[in-house]
Amino acid sequence: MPENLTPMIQSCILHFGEMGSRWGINRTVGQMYALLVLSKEPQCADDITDALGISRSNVSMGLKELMSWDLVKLQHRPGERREFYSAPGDVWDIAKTLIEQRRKREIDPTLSTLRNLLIDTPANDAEAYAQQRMREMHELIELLTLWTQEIQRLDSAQLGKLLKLGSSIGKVLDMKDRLLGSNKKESTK
Amino acid sequence: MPENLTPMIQSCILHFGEMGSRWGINRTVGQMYALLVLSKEPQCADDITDALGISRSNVSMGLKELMSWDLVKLQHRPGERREFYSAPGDVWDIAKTLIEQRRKREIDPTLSTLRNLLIDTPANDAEAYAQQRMREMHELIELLTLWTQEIQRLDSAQLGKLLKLGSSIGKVLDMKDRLLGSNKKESTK
DNA sequence: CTGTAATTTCAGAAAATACTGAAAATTCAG
DNA sequence: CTGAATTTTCAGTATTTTCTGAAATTACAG
Repeated sequence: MPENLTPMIQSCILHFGEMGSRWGINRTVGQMYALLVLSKEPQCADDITDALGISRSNVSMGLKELMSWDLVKLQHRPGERREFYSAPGDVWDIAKTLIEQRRKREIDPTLSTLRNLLIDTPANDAEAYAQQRMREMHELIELLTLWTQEIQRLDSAQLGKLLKLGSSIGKVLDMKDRLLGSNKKESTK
Repeated sequence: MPENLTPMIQSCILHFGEMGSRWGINRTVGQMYALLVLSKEPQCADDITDALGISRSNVSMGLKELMSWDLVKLQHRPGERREFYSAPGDVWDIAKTLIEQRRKREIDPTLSTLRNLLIDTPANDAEAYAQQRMREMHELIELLTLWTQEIQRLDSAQLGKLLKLGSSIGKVLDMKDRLLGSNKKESTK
């Protein structure tokens, strides 16, 4: 990356490139996205090429990937041939998209695979045990997914307030404890 | 995988191998762990070698990796040279470990990188903007981390009850809404 | 101790992934 | 339409990651 970026911005981009590569997103795509997030102005493909010092075609493929994740917005400028790309202005929107996409691509297929494997009657002890574990996994993944879906409903304003509440996050979960304590009321509904 | 496993168990192992590779865990390590999770009896290295049809040395490295993630328990049998490996019996324990380790390895370093980059005063407009985004990222990641830490406090029994509550998960978050609506009470505490 | 059963290490091979440049395709101002 | 500006595609190359077999190390039953 032999380029025009300030060291501060460069460090951040490098870090997220690294992180991306640990999460199944390739390094360069991670860097590209970090660049877009940190840039006020929408960037065109050549801007990215210059900033990161990678080939034009690589940028093209990376943008395609980011589009497929629905992580970038595309802007036409009147009387301009080029397209400009930008990331959502709100980091929570970005996170929600990431969670959502990740769910579609990994969680849903996993749940469906597990369900399919749970249909058959076990042929022996080993299978019976394995199925039990699969059932537990399915249950757990479904539960965690439900939770994150609830949280995803929040808009960033609500999330902001929640943040201000600080440690009273614990309070919210205390409520839950109360629910857990006497959950009889639920069944009468 | 030309081996002794039943098709059902094999499918599950293959699926989690695939998933692992999308999450920065290599395919074989993912398969190895799936095998351990699905097996009632602890397995020795050669069992794994046979079941997955990979080299003994690969198994050794994979187990080392799984140990470093603290995902496997090791058992000595009296009068036996070999070691036997197993996964925790409770899937929620497994998930908690995964979350925990992931946090240590990726989230914490990211937060610390961001904090470091936020110390310096911005040299120009671009940096000022970038820092603002970094601040938002830091805030969001910290918030989400706090939440997951709260959830991690639950033991599997509590989680089980929570699951039984089904859709009333939404209720818990309604509580939160009430908090958000009038959070004046908080400040008087 | 000793010998053997087991594990770990590691250099190099194999496989998978990422990247590039050149060529093809697309888009739109004129 | 035309053609210049821009983007996309893709075959080949480079890089990274994973896997293996052989050798070195370790652990312990006897």
